[in-house]
Amino acid sequence: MAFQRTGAARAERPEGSALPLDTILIGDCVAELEKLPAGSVDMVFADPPYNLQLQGALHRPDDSLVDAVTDSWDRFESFSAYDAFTRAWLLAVRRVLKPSGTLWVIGSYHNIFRVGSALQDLGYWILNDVVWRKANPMPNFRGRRFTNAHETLIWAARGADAKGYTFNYEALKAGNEDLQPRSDWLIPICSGAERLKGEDGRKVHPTQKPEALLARVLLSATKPGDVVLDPFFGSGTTGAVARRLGRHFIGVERDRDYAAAANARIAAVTPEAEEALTAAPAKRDAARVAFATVVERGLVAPGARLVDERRRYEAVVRADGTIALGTVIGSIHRIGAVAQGREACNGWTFWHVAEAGRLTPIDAYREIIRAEDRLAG
Amino acid sequence: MAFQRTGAARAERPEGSALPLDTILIGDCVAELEKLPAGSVDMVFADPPYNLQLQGALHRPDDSLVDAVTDSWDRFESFSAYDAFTRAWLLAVRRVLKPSGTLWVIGSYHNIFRVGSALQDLGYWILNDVVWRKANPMPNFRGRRFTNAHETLIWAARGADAKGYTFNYEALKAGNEDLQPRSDWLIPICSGAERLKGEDGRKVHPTQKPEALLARVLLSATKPGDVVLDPFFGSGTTGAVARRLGRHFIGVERDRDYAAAANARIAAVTPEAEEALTAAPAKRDAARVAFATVVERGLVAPGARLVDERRRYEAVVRADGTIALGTVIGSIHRIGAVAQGREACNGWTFWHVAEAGRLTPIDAYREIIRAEDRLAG
DNA sequence: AGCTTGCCTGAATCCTAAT
DNA sequence: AATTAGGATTCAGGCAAGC
Repeated sequence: MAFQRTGAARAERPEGSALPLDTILIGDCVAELEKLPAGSVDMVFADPPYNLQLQGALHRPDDSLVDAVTDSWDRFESFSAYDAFTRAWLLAVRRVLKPSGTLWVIGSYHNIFRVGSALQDLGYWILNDVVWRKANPMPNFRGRRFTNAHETLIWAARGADAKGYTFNYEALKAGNEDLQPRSDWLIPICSGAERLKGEDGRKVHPTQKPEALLARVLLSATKPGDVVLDPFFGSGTTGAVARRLGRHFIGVERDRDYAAAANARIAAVTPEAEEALTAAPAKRDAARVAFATVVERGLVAPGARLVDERRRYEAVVRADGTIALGTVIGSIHRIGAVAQGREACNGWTFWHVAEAGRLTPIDAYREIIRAEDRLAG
Repeated sequence: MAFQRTGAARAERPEGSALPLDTILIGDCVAELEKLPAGSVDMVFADPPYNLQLQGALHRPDDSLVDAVTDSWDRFESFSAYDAFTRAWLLAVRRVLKPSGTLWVIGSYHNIFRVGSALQDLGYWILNDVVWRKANPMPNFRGRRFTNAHETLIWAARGADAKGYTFNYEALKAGNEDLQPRSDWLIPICSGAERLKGEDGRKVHPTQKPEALLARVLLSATKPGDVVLDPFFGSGTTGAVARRLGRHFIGVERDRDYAAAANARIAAVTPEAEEALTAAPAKRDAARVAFATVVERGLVAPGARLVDERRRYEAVVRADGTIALGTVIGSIHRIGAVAQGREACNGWTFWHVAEAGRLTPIDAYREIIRAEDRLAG
């Protein structure tokens, strides 16, 4: 068994275990997993290829080229080839999981429906799907779709009858301002100093995941000393976070360059002090409210008249949250600017609803929306 | 064809159409859809049922370690029935969709992975998956999982080569603080006065969707007067919102009680005023203007000098509407690209006329031509 | 030092009418 | 049907350079 070993994590190695703890196994994940003992792993985190099926090149509006994921490991002949690949690794993972073990998989709409169906077919029991909302996603440059601002994780037990899986509910709740942890997580993408760069200054791996995401997963569904297996180890985020949080890891990676980078990265990690291993508080939402939401929720009706404080200008509210000044249509800010012949305008304070002889700034309705949404932050 | 008709929506019924507009068809959706003409519907919104057999499996006493093969085979049978049902309605829907039509489906982790896989298998092309984040979800009482705080929608075109689908990008952006719309939507669940109650005070339908959700869908992906089909009409949220927003609906529902409640609900809806609904003009829909026309009509004279904003490049206007950069001759776009060494360039915004010390983008002259042509009808 | 400005980049299934 | 060419299109954040 070819492997590279990283410095041992702090927690004790289980007595008599045949597991190659805190090690990256070089090779195909199905073949490597078959060498491991059955029922030996507490949790699996898997970030499989997404099968993006990209066609041509994509340019930003400034004509720069988007550095897309075109690596050979992400190319599959067909959906059925991808499905066969998926079933194979899901089966291998299910064998090495303890009866109480759980699986986490991450994916996008390109592959996650295939993965979810396959794991249901194989007898896994879904506990949750979790949405990773990206605070700073790549925009949609052509304006032809919604900005793809999230990825999906599936959390599943080995079977419908699985009992005793780990879920650190109390710690998560305490770390979330005493609110129950929700299935939607707001976390920034991996960038800046956290992003591994080669000597040439280019990213080591095209799809490195943020450590905050793995930390949330491990703190939610494992205990200190648990063994976490990652069959698509890549740049080793799972290993780095596991070591930091006092969990053991086992990685499997086909690419020796990725594995080498991951080993160096993990060796540089300083494990947290024992008492610090509690759930990190959830990041709060920026309380940005769109005027379309105010209309959508019925606080201001389509067709309503908006006026400025001195009633010099009048605009009509439209169903989609734009407003019209004569024939000119745009956002509350843009139309406020147009009305005054200015470059910019804060539409929230400029526009008012006139009712019962009183002017109500639309900003008041924004506050109501914020109150409604506060719990969801 | 058995149906119940609601008061006609405001928009005109297309001439010679065989479609039962603004009507609820009573019956099985596959059978009813097969009676409709192919390629006739602009959008489909589907809220299919979950697999109840699955939930039966959940409650089955199953404490002992069951033979894994038998267990998964049994589960496969129930998934298989759900998959067959899903393929049937997805196929029927695909037939009635226009080539440029799109499908929206909503579901939770119980069924959405099956639906997503099936629609990919049938040739649909996913445009986005969208997360409906619930501002006020049902709490998780036992504290054994994350609070299930979202549902997933899939937005798909009829095929990978489908063109011309409706996406009201400019309006959505203007209604969203001038930021492009994202794939995660925060909307409260349906409750309070909006929730339909029977005479006994109990809710009419167990999974009534909020009107705000449907409004977001219809405003994103349809135009006024479009035909929206809902094969699982239920309490009729799709119809109520379609009527309010000046879209036509066709509903299919097996349960006569649901259909009756939906009809009453829709009849009580007041359509929005026309002016609040008209499609906001998008730049990409504006009439094309040739630069030759600008020269022809004397707005820019042959021989005039064009420069970029920073006056790094200078080109000469020719009588035929081409421009010359040194010895290179071509369109305003081609020459703008050549000047910067880029693949592409929008010549309308890149090139300017310098006069009286001020730079005027030639786009301004295009606007004048458009205004002239509008007056001429 | 501290602030402003500009540049770069991120799992992307990202155009369409006219010829 | 396939090709050509017009011309429309981006947000947050990290970091370096400039002032």
